[in-house]
Amino acid sequence: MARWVLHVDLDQFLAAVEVLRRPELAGRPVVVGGDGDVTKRGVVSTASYEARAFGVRSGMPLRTAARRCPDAVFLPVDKPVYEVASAQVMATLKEFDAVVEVIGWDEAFLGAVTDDPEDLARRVKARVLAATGLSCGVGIGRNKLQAKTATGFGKPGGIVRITGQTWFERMGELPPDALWGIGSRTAKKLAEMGISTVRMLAEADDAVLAARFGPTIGPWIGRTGRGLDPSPVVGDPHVARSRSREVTFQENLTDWDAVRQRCAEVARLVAADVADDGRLVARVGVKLRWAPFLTVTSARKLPAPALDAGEIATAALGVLEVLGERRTATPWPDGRPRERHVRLLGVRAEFA
DNA sequence: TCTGGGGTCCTAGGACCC
DNA sequence: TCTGGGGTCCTAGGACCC
Repeated sequence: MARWVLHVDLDQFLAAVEVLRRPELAGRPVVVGGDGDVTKRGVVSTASYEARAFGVRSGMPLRTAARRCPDAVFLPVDKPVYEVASAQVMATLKEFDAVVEVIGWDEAFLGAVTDDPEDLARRVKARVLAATGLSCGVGIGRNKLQAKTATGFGKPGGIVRITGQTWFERMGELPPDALWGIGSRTAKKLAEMGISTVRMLAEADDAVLAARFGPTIGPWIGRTGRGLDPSPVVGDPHVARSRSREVTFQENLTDWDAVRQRCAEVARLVAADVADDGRLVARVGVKLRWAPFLTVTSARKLPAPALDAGEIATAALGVLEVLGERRTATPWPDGRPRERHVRLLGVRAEFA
């Protein structure tokens, strides 16, 4: 018997849940995002495979998606419904003799001891489908990185195994940002160092990576290139570090008093979330996005951990003023000074 | 008519202390 | 007038993920 990691990933999760409750949508391009109004600011959360065929992708502005696929059905994000569906899936996974680590609405790792991980994967797929009507893919590996990577090669709905033996034949010639945890910024820096493939990254000197990316991230990037991942599958319930709310305004706010007022409102929403959690807040942060798209953040430790909504709102307003005072000092790309307008406002509470 | 919302973790640098 | 080394706490922001 050997230790294996399975990565379970639901196919087009949000779109699939919408099709489940509206079967007449099956086979049609479905796009879930924002409040479903393509004339408003918002992005695609999930596109069905039919919509993806038109070039619609997650993260794409809804307007762009509507241009690419005008006949798609555009639906608003209905969070409570997806949370229920997700909980059903995760409860189903926990029926298996495995450690289950939930990493999102539509993804989980299973740590299991078995001689036939493919058989386990087939049973997981079948039981999830029977219990929820949802289809999933399963990646198999000796660690979480290999399993997560494998899932990507089987989409949609496949079962793929990657181990140390097959890591380089699948990943070796791909660019580093094909790796989980390495994005475009890091890939660009790696390219500047002459590292343009996963294999080259795997062969890079840890000391060189540490000098460029820091003592923790540097060696971690190297390990990732080699397909190594010592992190265990953790079944404990996740304990949130923070709670936040943010809002993008349909029209930028031009009046600072209006910004203050919205900040107080958002802070009270966060305070209500935090009150549900029943945990004390140690720090309060504010995020501002100046138009056109420049994001700044600031945070402040509370004098003492608190739960009171008024205290959280007062702290948020204090932090907001710090950002506001910097507003005229924030240069524009063209160097011409003028008033900054506010596109987004967010408030975050960090737990003690 | 560009570019959501909710998270996590790490780094760098300054303040401050011994 | 010059100026060590280590440690901790704090803030701003970078990067990435779903």
